[in-house]
Amino acid sequence: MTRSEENYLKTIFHLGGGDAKSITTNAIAEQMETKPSSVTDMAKKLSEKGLVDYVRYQGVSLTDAGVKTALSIIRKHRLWEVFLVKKLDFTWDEVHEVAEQLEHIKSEKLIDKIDELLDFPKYDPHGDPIPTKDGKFQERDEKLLSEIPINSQGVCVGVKDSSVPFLKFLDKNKIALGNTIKVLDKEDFDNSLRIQMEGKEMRISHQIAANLYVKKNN
Amino acid sequence: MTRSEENYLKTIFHLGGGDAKSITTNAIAEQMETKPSSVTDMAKKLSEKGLVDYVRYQGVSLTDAGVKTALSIIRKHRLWEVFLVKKLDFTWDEVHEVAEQLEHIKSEKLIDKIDELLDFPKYDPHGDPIPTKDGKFQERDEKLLSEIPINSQGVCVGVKDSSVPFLKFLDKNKIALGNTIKVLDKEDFDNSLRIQMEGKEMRISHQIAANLYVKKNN
DNA sequence: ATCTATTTTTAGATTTGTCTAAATTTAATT
DNA sequence: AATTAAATTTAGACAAATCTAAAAATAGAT
Repeated sequence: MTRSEENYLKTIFHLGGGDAKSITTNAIAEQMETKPSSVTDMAKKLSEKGLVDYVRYQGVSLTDAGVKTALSIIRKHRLWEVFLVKKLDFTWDEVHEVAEQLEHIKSEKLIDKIDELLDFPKYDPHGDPIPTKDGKFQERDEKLLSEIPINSQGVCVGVKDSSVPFLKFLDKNKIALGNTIKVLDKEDFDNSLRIQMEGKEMRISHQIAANLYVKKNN
Repeated sequence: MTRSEENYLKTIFHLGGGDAKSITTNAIAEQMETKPSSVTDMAKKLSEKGLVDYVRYQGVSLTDAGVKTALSIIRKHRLWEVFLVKKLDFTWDEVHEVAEQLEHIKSEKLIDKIDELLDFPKYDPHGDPIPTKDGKFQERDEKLLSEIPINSQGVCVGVKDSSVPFLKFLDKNKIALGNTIKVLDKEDFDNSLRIQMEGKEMRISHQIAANLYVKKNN
């Protein structure tokens, strides 16, 4: 399994190709910042290997073997992210790039030991669930902050957008996983929210609220 | 800097090419289990980049820039080895293969944090010195166990041969770094040694003694 | 149902790192 | 100094992963 093959499988999974849904070569190319023709080539190769189902002009979806491989890479990625944050004091906007490299290290023992060192975490620093060794995947049932009603509150458990600018914004505004956030008011005009977090009141835009997952507790 | 380029620089360094000594393409090919013609190709490429001096039919040696790069890779390799042993309970015969992969991870912050996490170790699990961040390299001044006189003793600080079979042998016979070993007697016939280690007496072959470094303390 | 715009694939080229086989250079021997 | 053996390089090929440009298929609109 080459690094490139692994990256394709991971991307297809993230685009939803694990649920037998067909993902277009264009969508994959865009996500990976490559050309559709390159995706076609790789689709054939992965199909040969039994990791994807590929029908010309229709797109690709992951086979069971493909899902399994994708999950093992995602598992490694997310465990390394936890390691970087918890053991090496990386901030959550710094971890992705390094984890993209570490996820390709081939050693089952290594990742199992990292898992153990971290005490078998269930979520990565962005709140995304970490698949288990046997590929079980705990889906997130949380809601976006923008979707919970006024006067309800929840604990911040993850982000939808994990781009560096967004994470830096959260850092700067002291919005962190684990914080309790209460929605005080919504502004009809621009859908911005007035919230209370850790005792302080603040106003955040709809764009922010639509990218923050919370677990409701009232 | 590609992974392959890094591996060549590392190999050339280990073969002595850091001391302006010319290393033959054959020697490099043998060490890397590749063909001399492949080495020639890479020699040209690294020469273009100013990392080696290459004279046709004469061999290659590292430039200052080449030494610097080689040392940074060796530094990463050895720090990861320490990490695997100290933090993840790998045995010293298991670490090499994984460290060969980890040494190519590109993140200065990552390796500096690993260094810090390990409290800035000076030696790796085989007793090899770890270059500092600025490329300073503490040469080992220890002697081989086979070369110290009868009735002198020393602390085991490293191995010359770090192959898996040898390391497994040491593990099995409870010969570990830090043990104090005293040479009681030498057998003229086969150069085998009678030694005392951690209270117990045992006999070891010349081949073993010639691959164990000790720091004399009398 | 046909036409057109978009998507997707094919064909051929490129880069990196490798190989084999042939040619060349060096070194060793007489 | 000539010859031979060994080491080294060159030339040409190949596989992986990518690209561009042209061809083919699909989907949407009338």
